[in-house]
Amino acid sequence: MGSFYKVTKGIVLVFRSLNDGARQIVGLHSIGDLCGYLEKDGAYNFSGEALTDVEACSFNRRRFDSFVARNPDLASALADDMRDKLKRAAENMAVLGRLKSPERVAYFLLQLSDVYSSKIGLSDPLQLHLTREQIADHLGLRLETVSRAFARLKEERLIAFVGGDAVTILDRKRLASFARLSAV
Amino acid sequence: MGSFYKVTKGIVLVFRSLNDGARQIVGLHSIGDLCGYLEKDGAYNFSGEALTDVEACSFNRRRFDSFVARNPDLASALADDMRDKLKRAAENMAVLGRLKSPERVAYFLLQLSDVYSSKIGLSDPLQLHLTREQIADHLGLRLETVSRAFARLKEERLIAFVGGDAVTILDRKRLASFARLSAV
DNA sequence: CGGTTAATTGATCCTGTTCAAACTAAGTGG
DNA sequence: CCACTTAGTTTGAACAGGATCAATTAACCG
Repeated sequence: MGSFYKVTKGIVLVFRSLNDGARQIVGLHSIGDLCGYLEKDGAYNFSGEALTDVEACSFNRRRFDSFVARNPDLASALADDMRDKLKRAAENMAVLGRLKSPERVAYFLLQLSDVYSSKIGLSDPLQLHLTREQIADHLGLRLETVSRAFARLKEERLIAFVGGDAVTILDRKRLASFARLSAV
Repeated sequence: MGSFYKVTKGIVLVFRSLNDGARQIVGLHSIGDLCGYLEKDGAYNFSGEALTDVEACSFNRRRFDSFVARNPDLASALADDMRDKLKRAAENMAVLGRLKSPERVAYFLLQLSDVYSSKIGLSDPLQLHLTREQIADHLGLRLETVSRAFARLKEERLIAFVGGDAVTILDRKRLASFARLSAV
C-alpha cells in the first residue's frame, strides 16, 4: 500500500472478486493509467492481471501526494483522469444493467478499440488479448454467451474475425447504434 | 456547466439515460455530496432527480477550481471523495454483473442504510423514498422483480416492512452474507 | 366514497446459464 | 512427421431466472 503504479507498456485488467470466486472486471488499464492509486483504508480494493507483457513505474504514495500538493496543475490533471474513470464506470453500469448480450459485446469492442487507438495507436485488426472468459467476466456474462454474441455480430456483418485473436469492425457506426449507448 | 452543486439537505438520485429512454441509476447523492462536479467536455454526463426535498449550494466551477489549487488540503479531500465514489461505482458493477435479484436488493438496502446513517443519522425504520421502479432502475431489474425480491427477503425473515415506505433490517449480518459482496 | 398511483401476484415467454460434447490451434515428445 | 496433449472456442439441449403482459390489491387523497 505504500506505492502505486503507472503503466508504461501493455494492458492490465483490473477486477474485483466476490466471496465465492466469481469476479467482475472493472476496467482495462493501459499506458498512462494508474493502478492502485485509488485505494483507501490501507488495502487495495482491486486486483490486477497483466494481459500482455507489462511495464510499470512505481511511485511512493506519500511522496507523490506531497508533490501533487505543490503542483496544482498535476492535481487538476489527476482530477481530470478520475473524472474520466468515473464517467466510464457509470457507463459500464448502464451496460451491465441494461444491455443484452450482443449489445454488451458490441460496446466492449468499441471501448477496446477506443483504448487501443488512444493509448497504443492503430487498431484495425483489433487484437483482443482477452479470452472469452475474461470478456465474460467484464460484461457480466458467461463465456458461452460471449461466444454466441460474437457469432451474432459476425452474422450481422458488423465484425469479422482475423486469425485467432483479432477482429475487424466492419461498420463502426452501425455497431455503435447496435450498442444502444451513445457514448464511446 | 458553469456551476456545480453541493447537497445540503435531502437525497438526489443520479442517473444516465440510454438512447431509448431506459435509464440506469448511477448513485444516490446525499448531504455533502457534489452534483455536477465530475463533468467534462462542456456537458453534464448525468441527470439528477430529487427524492426528497433538497437544498443545495451552488458553486462557480472556475472560481472553485482556482480556490482548490490554492488549498492542497481541500484538493486531497476532494480526491478522497472521488476515490470513494469510484470504489462504490466498481462495487456496483459487481452487483449488476454478478448478483441475482434478491441479492441485489439486499445489497441495495445495506447501501441505503449506510448512506442514511452516515449522512442523516439513524435509519432504523429505513425510509426508502424510492419507488419500486426507481429501485429497479438502480439495480438493473424491473419493478415486478424488485417486488418479488422484497417478498423473498421478507419471507426469509431478513427484513420486515414498516408502514408503506419503510423497512427494518432484521438481521444485518445475514443480509450482508446474503448479498455476496463483502463490503458495504 | 370514488379515483389515482404504486405494489403485488400470476402466467407466459425469452434470454442467458448450465452441462456436455465436439472442434480448433498450438505445442510436445516419440 | 505424426500421434497426443492442452487450452480455448464453438455448438447443442435442457433449464432457470427475469422480463413482459395482464389482472388484482393496497394506499393515498381530494
